[in-house]
Amino acid sequence: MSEGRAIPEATVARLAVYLRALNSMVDGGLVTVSSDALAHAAGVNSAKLRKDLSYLGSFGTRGVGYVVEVLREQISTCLGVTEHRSVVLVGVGNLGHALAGYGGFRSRGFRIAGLFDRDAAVIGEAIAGLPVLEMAELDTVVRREDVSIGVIATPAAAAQDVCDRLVASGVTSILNFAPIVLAVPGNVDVRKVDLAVELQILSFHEQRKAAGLKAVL
Amino acid sequence: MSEGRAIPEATVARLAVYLRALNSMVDGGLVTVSSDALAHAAGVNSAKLRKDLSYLGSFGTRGVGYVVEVLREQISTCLGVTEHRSVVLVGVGNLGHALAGYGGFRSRGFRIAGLFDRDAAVIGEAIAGLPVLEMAELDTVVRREDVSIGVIATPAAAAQDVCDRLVASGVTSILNFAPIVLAVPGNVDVRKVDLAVELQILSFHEQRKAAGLKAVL
DNA sequence: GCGACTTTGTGCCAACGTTCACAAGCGGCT
DNA sequence: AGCCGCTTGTGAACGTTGGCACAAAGTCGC
Repeated sequence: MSEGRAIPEATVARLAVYLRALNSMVDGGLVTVSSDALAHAAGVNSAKLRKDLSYLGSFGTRGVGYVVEVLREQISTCLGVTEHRSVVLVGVGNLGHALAGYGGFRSRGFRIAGLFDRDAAVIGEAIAGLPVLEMAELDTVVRREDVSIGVIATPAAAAQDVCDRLVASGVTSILNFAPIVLAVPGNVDVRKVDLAVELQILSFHEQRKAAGLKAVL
Repeated sequence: MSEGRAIPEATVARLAVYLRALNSMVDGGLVTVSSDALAHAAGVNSAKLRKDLSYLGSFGTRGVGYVVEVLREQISTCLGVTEHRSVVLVGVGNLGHALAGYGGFRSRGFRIAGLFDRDAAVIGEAIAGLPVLEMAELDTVVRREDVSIGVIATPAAAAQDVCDRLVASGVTSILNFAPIVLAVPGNVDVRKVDLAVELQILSFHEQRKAAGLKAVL
């Protein structure tokens, strides 16, 4: 039951949510927590939570629950965010600007090692205390700061090119906000966030609700 | 095989991606497309794509493929984005500002019916041509413009309160960017986007890659 | 009109994820 | 010490999702 067991993808996504809840419990001074309480805070079923945690090992005490601090440590280790991990952000338009200023990254284990943009007009400008660098420096920064994660917040047209540069510099994980499907080598992980897609999914459910109303008549 | 068949959640998420690809094909002047080509553009398996489309009906022509325009129309109808759907956005801080200025919403079937914030300092300010309104006007706008979707881009502390107000005004779908789990009635859909969670998932995979390297030694 | 070729639509099965239900284990109370 | 109540950890059933492989159905060339 040690780290040898493979952890399902769905579980990993939830571990991050548990960690968030645990952090606010530490702030609140809570010492122990039951699976039921934590599950409620994370918005999941308690059985699912226990099964998720069981992939990491057995840290709970039957009859009592989990020690918040211990659990937080375990999940942080599993996710690899015990020390700050460095990321680079490419594209400081509307969205990139917001991301650069988002405090949640630092507080949850990430450090922005560099901001980059292609547009000469914004290079040198400081955002949240960080200067925007030109693309030519990307490679240097990635290697010097040992960056493994890149965030793409450019328009769709530039995204694949930026992606290729990131990969060439040694980045092996990419978070993509541009609305296109990126082509990457097999060893590189990509996660995408498409805001319009999220809205369209909600729209679909609205559509269903409306149809359901008619069916009831 | 008509609209009576229930469409899996996973399929709905991909339909939005197909729609995006189809839109750029229309722009490119493409008339027909095979499942293989569209699947490639959307980054999925062609069998999966065909199965997804089969939930909507049989619009393809064997030996030829799909008529781009027809398919686009069908998916749009299914997702309920044939006409522009109205949304309200609450919270015009860093992220809300970026979202308000994001052109992808309008181009993919959404119209921002109103921007709202609690902070008196930003009320009245115009963002992307829209004025920021005070929270007291939320209810009026939602009802007048028949808004069914709300976007929450406030800090975590304010999110639940904003959510309650949205629900009270009649919003039945919420896209939540605040890092907390929202409590809502059963008839309300919530989708959450947590940027730090996305990074933590990538971090986990980086962790695994690093561990894998050691194991190879 | 007919045959060869192409591509769709789908039945089937394997893999994955979720939920239930309960035995095992621990703390506290008497 | 022994019992009781509480909570974990997990085996087993169930539902969902993914992917192969192939029959059905159409086009194109002759």
